[in-house]
Amino acid sequence: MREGPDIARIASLVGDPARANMLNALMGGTALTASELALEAGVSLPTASSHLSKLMEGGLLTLASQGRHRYYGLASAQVAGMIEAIIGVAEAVGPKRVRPGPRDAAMRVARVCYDHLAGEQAVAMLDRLFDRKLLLRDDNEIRLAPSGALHFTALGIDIHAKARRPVCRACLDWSVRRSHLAGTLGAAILDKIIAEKWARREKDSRAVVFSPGGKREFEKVFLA
Amino acid sequence: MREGPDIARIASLVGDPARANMLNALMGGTALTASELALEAGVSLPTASSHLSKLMEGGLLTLASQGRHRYYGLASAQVAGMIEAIIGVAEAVGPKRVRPGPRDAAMRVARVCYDHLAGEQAVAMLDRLFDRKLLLRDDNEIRLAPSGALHFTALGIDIHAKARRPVCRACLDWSVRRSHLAGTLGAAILDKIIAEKWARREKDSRAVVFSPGGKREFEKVFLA
DNA sequence: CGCATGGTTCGATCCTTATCGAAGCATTCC
DNA sequence: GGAATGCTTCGATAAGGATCGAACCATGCG
Repeated sequence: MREGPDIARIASLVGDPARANMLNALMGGTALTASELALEAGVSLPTASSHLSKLMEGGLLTLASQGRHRYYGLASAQVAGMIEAIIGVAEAVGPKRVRPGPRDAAMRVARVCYDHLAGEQAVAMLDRLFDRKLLLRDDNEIRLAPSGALHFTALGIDIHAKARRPVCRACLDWSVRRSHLAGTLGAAILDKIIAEKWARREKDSRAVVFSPGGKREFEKVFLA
Repeated sequence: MREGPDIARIASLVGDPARANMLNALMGGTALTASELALEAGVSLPTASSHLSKLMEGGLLTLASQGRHRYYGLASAQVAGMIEAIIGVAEAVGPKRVRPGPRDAAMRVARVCYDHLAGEQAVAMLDRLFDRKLLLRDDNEIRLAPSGALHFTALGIDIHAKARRPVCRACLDWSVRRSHLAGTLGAAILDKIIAEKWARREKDSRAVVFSPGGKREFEKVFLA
């Protein structure tokens, strides 16, 4: 009998297979409708609806109504980070597959985490941004350096925060076990990578695969 | 119906109130016996035993048998990190207490996370260690710089890894949302803080409170 | 206005799992 | 060896919650 935040409540929300599949699907970053999520989870529509209302009540999802469509998405990058952490443990503990399939390898290199890039490339990128002093680790957060602001606007990335969401935020990477860049800037960079066609998203997966030329471009801009 | 790591399995292990309380208690870093954990969780001994075997089977705990005592502890810093992440979401989502109690404030400043220090002090410390180039963010991990090895041995901290456990590792802080230092070095630093009596552990809590003099000493050594 | 589509609510069923008392092992102490 | 302690297993009970079909709301289209 303890006080404190109700961690069992949150964990049990993720602890149901149907809900876990839904959350996993939403880690791709795109909001999905109830029927899509039902399909993803392998349950009937009423069942999915019930799960979704529980996830909403638990504060893990946000809902955007557009006409007769209702799009569900992860509530925050923090929730995404938690799910990444759980995935990490499940990976470590689970049946160590003898040979990680090609898709897994691709996921380790680069993948989508909610709305930003994760994986080795993303971690390396954050390191370089620190090295180049475009970002600064401030006391409580990652901050954009003045030179960084110039740099990113020159790249056509709008770094003016619109909502209350922070521009930069650290997000722990489950494969590398170090932080990569989240926040609006992280999201904007992923947008650019896709828009420039440096990489494309693997269908029905979170993996992001760079084209040979795209990889060179990306590395020139962000890993130089 | 998806492939991949069984995240629901892991989350559902944490999702039971009794088990969550046990894990929470183990976040203090000290291994506990089944009866202590039963008390902590508010369940009978048989019930606790059943939960513990499930947590063991799930790979979340380790067991050390000593005579007729059996000590349960968290399996890894990764598991501790996952629990921190869940706590973070539960905090954010939960009933925002109008006024965070004094103990909560103390927890935010400094607390034990598994076997190392967490909280604002810990995050600030890691930042300074990077700034002073005692630690280096390598591609895939935090590494000890040559100067750092000298520095820590001079402080009487043994940084020679004994087990397979890494010397340095990042662990995401739920209150600050940035990484602090885990691994054997993180554990050794916490040991030193306690051994030097710079701080003491709050009873029945994860909070770590520095004495005025101890705080000065700590800051002189690690935040200079 | 009526119909089709996307989604939620209701009610009943079924299964999982948490729980505890009692009994059973194992280890240590006398 | 016997008694005591720490813990686990067994068996029975009970409660929670996941599931689906059917009925019910809401939005958009013709």
